[in-house]
Amino acid sequence: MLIEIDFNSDEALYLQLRNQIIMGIATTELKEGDSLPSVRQLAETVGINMHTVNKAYSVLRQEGFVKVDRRRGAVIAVDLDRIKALEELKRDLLVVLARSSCKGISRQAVHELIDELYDEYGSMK
Amino acid sequence: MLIEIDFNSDEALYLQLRNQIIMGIATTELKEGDSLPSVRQLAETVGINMHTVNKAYSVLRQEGFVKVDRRRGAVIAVDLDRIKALEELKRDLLVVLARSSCKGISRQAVHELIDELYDEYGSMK
DNA sequence: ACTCTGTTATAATAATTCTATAACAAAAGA
DNA sequence: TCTTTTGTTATAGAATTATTATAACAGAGT
Repeated sequence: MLIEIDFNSDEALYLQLRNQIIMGIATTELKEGDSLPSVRQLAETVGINMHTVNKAYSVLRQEGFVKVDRRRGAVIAVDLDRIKALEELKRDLLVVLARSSCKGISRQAVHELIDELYDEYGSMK
Repeated sequence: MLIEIDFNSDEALYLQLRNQIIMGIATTELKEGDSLPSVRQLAETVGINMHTVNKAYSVLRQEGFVKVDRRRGAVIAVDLDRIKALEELKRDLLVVLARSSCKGISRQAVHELIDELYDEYGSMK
């Protein structure tokens, strides 16, 4: 899987890594059981420090997207805690919806945009 | 408007302020033309530094939620740049949807949750 | 005159982020 | 067995950001 870092972004490097890997899982480019590159290897290919990659992997483990095995490295293993996931989704959505509401974007427009995104990333279930 | 700060949160203080004020606008608790407390006053009531409040107000101005008048302070004045708002909404939603998708939350469940949120915050247009 | 407003400047502290080296034990492969 | 690779941990430093602390200024209101 291709991972690219934007060094001009205001988003932390380890969060860029995390989000791209989550996108990979969502689009099924990364599947259950797939191994991610080792921390040193990925660090070298994207040109950052090993510990930054390690932090991204640690966050992904903490959030239930991968399990880290000493021999196989970071392996995609999504923990389906529906309740926790729904709570987080609710928190995130509330902020996003409030912002768009202020900007005059209707409820219907949000629904349509969501369908557009699902269609654009057709592999996203 | 009541503003509360969670000092144990991992969210920056000025972002907590910003989000709560945006929520206030979205729920029409804050209306176009309303004045926010002065930076010093709000800083004192919530127990943080003046500059932290000032930063929140600056961000809100930059994002087009308030205009800052030397005499009246920060005044609610939402800039309705639909294109910019839609772009931002799309960026934010993509990350949120990818995460929920990984967790097995269906497209339909997202739609339903959005309607729930709109109903729960009935004053959110 | 006095007070309050946002704004600016400067400084110090704290927390976070990222990098740099180094070492360790466990596992894999030759 | 030897070597390599794995994640992990420790430690340290640099860079950036967040927060606080004082202070001062000009403009506006009373």
